[in-house]
Amino acid sequence: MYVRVLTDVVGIHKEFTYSVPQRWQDDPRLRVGSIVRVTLHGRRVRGWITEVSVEAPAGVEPAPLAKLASLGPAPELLELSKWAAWRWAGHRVHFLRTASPPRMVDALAPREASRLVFSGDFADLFEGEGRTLCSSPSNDPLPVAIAAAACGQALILVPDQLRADDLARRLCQAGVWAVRHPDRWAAAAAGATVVGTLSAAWAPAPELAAVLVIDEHDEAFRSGSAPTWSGRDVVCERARRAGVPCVLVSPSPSLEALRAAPVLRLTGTAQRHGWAGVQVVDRRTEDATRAGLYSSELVRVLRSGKQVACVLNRLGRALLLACRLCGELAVCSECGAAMRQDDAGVLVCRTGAHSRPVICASCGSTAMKNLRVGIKRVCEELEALVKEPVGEVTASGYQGPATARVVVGTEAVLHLGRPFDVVAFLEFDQELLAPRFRAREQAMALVLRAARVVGPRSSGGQILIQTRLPDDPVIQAAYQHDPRLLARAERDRRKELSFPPYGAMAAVSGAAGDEYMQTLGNPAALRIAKDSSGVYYLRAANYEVLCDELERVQRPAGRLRIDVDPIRAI
DNA sequence: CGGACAAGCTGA
DNA sequence: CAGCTTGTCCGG
Repeated sequence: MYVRVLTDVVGIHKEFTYSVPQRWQDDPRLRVGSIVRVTLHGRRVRGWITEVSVEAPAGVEPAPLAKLASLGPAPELLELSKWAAWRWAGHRVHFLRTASPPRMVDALAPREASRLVFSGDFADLFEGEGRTLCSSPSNDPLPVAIAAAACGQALILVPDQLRADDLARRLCQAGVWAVRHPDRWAAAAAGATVVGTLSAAWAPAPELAAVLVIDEHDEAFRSGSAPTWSGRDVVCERARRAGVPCVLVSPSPSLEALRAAPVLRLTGTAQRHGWAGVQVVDRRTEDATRAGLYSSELVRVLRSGKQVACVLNRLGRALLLACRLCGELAVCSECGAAMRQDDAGVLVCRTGAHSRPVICASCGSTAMKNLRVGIKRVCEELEALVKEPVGEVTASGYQGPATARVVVGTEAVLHLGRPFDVVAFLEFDQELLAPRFRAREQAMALVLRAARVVGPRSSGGQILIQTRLPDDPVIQAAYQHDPRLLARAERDRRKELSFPPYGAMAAVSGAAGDEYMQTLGNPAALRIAKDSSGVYYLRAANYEVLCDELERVQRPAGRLRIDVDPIRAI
């Protein structure tokens, strides 16, 4: 007997035929998806069986399988990996690794009965193809997760490990046979409900009955390294193929989610209830301009005795300039990105494409001041203001007393895992003006994280946002607790510019990028642009067109990164 | 991807 | 021309 094997070697797309030694011919692990070890070119490599009982190839006798190692991803996941390889222009091996158990699995785990008593809450979400639920920031995902598990085997994705552990534990307490992915692979393969982060999109689920993504807007669902797949998009496709409902939940659903399914909203009261109080400080006012980073509202909060986290993101090295007279930010009139002064003294926008002399667009003044201040200095200044030690969070970690009442840092302060009463964004405009088409969505995600950290307004949760752009849709949506304000503005802009989800985009970079683009040529269906750092941006009407074009091109040797639906795009 | 082998470069 | 580097090919 012979089997076809895909080797776990990036760069080999070909499958090979191996013979099955007599002792494994009746082994229950001998099936499509199982993990084997084979000899290839004199070395032992891992691989997946893609086909069993195939004909012997003409001529040479194939080598025998070296080992029948473990159960592996089911045939439908092998198929899904082919789709994902097309969709994110990567090798299917990357996906099959994620779909494989972390340790060898000889047999399925024993079944456990569900003791769930289901009250029926949220059952309507899981009708038909599912719904997109617009929730609120500190909404408990448990009731929706229970509704998912009431359908049968559910696949539940959450953005981080902590919440996955917590949700899995509470589902078990509610009587659901729920397991964390990937540590309980064999239980998932036996039909248990799965809770996990993005990699759980590839968990085994032979009896899949419902798919649920909590906080679907979160960037944690995107893989950082190429292929830059999205766990949310993978489970959406998986649900579609399996014909089961897919429910996406978020306090501020992405445009992708709003398009994916009919939208259901909590009642106005229930939705607003989960939000923190949002206070907007307009830094263009004369008072705030003089006070700089420390408006009187901020100082009041700092001295109130509450636990305060101050967020000061300095994205990249770009400076932010404001008019000395009226406080208006130097913003590019062409692309809306922040501008800085170049060596010649001219204002240049962050994309590098546009420039203008140093003149305030609002009052005509030629005096600008630099708004960039380092975290270290802010920490010292805050200590002077509150007259007590202030904790400092940077990429290198936490410094200062562990119990410091006031903490300052980059957005990492929102991941400390410690509660605060107030989150203050000292300088929110850098988020809004980042030269990326998803800047607003990312800024909103920060506000939502802050809202989770401080909890609902009813229990004292408060967010303070210092900005020179108080009318921005992100600020307005947060202030009014109405994500539709942001969605509407973004939808119009993205439609107009054919940005995702109203178009498809990919970024090509790396040393071999030029060669790749030469092979790709200039097809009519693609719009191609190159930015100042040499990254190519390809755009098409949809992913069918874009990914078909990318699939057509043979990858050249050398370093090449293809980022489909890039987050850091212009 | 990574080993094998071939072709190209350098120095005595 | 040995000894080493760099490039190309191909895998059962």
